[in-house]
Amino acid sequence: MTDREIPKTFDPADIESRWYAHWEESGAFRPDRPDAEPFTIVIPPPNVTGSLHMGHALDNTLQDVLIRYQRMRGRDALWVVGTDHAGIATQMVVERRLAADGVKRTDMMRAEFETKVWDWKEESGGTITTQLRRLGASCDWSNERFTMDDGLSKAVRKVFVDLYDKGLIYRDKRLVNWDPKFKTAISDLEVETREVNGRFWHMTYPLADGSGALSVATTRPETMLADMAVAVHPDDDRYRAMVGKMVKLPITGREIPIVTDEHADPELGSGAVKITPGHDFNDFDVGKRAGIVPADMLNMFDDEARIVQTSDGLIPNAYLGLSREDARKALVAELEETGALERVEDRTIQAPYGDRSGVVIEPWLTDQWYVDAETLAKPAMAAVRSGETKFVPATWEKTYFNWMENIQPWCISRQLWWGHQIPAWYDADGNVFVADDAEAAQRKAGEGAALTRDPDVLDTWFSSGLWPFSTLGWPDETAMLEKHYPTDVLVTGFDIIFFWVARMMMQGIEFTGKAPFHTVYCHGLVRAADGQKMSKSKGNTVDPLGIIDKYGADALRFTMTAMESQGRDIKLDERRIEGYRNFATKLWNAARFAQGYGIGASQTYAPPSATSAVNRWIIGETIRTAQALDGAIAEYRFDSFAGTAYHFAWDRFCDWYLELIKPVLQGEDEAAKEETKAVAGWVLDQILVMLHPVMPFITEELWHKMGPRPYDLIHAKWVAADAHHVEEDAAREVDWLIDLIGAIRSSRSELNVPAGAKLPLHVRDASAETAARLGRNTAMIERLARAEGISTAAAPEGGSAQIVLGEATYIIPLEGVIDLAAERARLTKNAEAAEKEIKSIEGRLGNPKFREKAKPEVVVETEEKLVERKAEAERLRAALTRLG
RNA sequence: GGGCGCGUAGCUCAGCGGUAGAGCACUGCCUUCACACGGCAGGGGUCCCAAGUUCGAACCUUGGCGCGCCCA
Repeated sequence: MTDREIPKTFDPADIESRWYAHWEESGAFRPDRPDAEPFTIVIPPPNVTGSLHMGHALDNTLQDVLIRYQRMRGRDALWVVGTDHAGIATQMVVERRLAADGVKRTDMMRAEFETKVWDWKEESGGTITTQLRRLGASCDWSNERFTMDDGLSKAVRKVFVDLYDKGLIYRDKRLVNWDPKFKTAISDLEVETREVNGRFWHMTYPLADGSGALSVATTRPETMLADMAVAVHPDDDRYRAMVGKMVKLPITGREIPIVTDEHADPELGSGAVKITPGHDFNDFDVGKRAGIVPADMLNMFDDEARIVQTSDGLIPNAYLGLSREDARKALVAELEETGALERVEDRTIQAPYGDRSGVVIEPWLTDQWYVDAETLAKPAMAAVRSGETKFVPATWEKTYFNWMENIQPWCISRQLWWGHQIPAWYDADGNVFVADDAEAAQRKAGEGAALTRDPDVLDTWFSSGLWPFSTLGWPDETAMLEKHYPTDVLVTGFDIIFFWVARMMMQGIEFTGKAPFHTVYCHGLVRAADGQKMSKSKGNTVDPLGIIDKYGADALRFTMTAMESQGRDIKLDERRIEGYRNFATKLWNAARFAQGYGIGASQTYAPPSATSAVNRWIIGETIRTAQALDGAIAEYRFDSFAGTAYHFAWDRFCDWYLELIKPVLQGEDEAAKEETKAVAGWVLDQILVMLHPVMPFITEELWHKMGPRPYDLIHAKWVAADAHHVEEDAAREVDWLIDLIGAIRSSRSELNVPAGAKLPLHVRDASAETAARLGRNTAMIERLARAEGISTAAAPEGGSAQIVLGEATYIIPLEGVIDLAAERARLTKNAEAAEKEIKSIEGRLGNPKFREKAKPEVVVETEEKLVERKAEAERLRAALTRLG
């Protein structure tokens, strides 16, 4: 076997590894095109701890389709790639590894721990980037970035310092979402609210002056240890006399005021509500309205949510050190004993959980760094309103606006060791100096001031929000930045519009003056075949690498592309992947067939000249297909892109064109043969080009198998969609040919004519044009319709199958073989179908309002259709009469 | 409670004003010289329900019913 001969079986694994290595080594992903128009995508950076899952497979396939398409169209296509340092996730992974050796993070110095993380990153941080290569992603690996590398860290420091100087970053004492497992603050977005079965405890709070008592209810009784007030609604008459009096809390004996506040819901419980400003977001606001400043708010938890003494020292020692759960038990028991517990009811409650830790989040009063998101959100919203950035599908704009309009200050400090340490230093008096580095901070603080750096790090999303420009070199004014920013499209899941897209918009506009991309394409989630969300805990995840091993990366990519219909979730059924693997095999075999007849690499970019209808038709179909593909990409209709290419390659090219040219290839007419081989070679090349963005491996392999090439397919020119080559007369002739063959095949099949039987074909009432067409296409009709001789002479007497098509009737004598009843039934069925339609069309045309108001061309079309259908019905009835 | 979205063939989904399509599954025939991971032919749908707009509605409007997601 020569090295160009296509093997009988298609083995994706061999091809994939070979071509990916070749592309990467030859720099094919980033050809030097200094003068070309840029096309730029930044990858949503996967977590450095991660491994490839189906969501990545979808997201990156779509990006690669766009990048490869634009690269073939001659653009200077750049796909910026890299990973995200994933603060909490990475710290967890490394801590777990250390724990296996019996070492705790807190046993070592911070710098030492950071070294361990970097070591881990060197060792296993590349997992996902290796896996992206297996998918075929044509990223620019030569410029691979990491959110913690020097350049990106520099960008982070600059952004922090600048925002601080502009007053858009500030330090504040307020309640945060505290994760007691990881012992860090987290942002609102990292909290998920879950419905859980809880309880509602009703307790009696006596008045301090002994004049009575009131009842309060709570889902978290243990927080009464830090209660600072009881609130009632200002309009609630029941409590009017009590407002301003003091309550003496059970257990602590703390005396707290009864205040009025709109927050108290008269309908809920007794209408009186306990206020714990240090441990509840609503109560924090009520407390502030009641005049309690945050610094005075009582705190009863340590960083692990264990009970600590409040500043007034009133919590009994027995409670100190207890967990939230144990404290609740002990407290409820004590209340019950003293008779202060009235009743307990079951209730579904909404409880906050950390999305990574899975533990209940504690609202906790701490000093943290905040971004003034409200200010940054304004231009970010304006950019979408003005159309500078548009969402596809557009419906996500509503989600974006909805969130942006109600945006809260963004807590960006995290009590972790892994991440960008906040560039802020404090002097002995607690004054803060924000600067790019220690020296600059010292200059600000003045000589001699003893400075300590803030130990906290920044939220990972703070640095990934800079990704579209920090990866291109910002804050330096690099050529890359100049040419490739703003980027073109961001392709991502709708689930991180808030986390990431919104933040890139805010930071991008603030620091570059321009929105980071003109289009945000949001896709859905990849779900299991039954529609369930894939999750490790359910055990229903599908590993993309396993799929690639089994069916090939091209099949997986094709599936992802074909199923992506603008944001709808994808229910992934493995049979679908199998189907597209079959498509790859089909393409492989079509190329083998072509090669077997001496069809090879096309010599021209433009379509070869052609005289036969079939050749001119397939050229036109190719152009039409390319136009449809261009349209699909322009509208981000990935499903339509894949479907169009699939149907062209399989239905048009394999099932019709290759079958129609077999008689020519096997025939004697050398000129016709040469023309056909040239056209077939050209069309096959265009198919490889058109499929390359979706199926890069098999197409590149076949591209080279078909003959010597001046360049790899990855750099081939996209099909020139020049409408000049679409020839209507050839299209009409071949459409007629296909209809005729189809009609003959149908009747043969319905009449149970043995598949192999070759039967003569008689034609009556043929027009001159039909006769000419029959003459030109005899060999094809004979082969594909299993005919033997086509004659305009009258058919012999006796039973026959009759096919009505256009003005002519085609007769296949089946004397002695035909089942007359079956043929009568067939013709009757067809006649009735036509008559039913005639009736419906006549109904419409008979309505004067239709003629009056419908578009004229619709009326004309309808009239033409009526004429056709009537003629068809007449001929079918005539055929029935002849049958007797 | 606020917002978004979805109900079309057995399954998964396109279509979103001119009278219903695809893939898979299903049925029959074919070991036809590229391919059985194939070829040919075929069956299958009150387009969730109701009312309205329109010459005409799966498509637009309103209201139901069912399901999902996001934010409180």
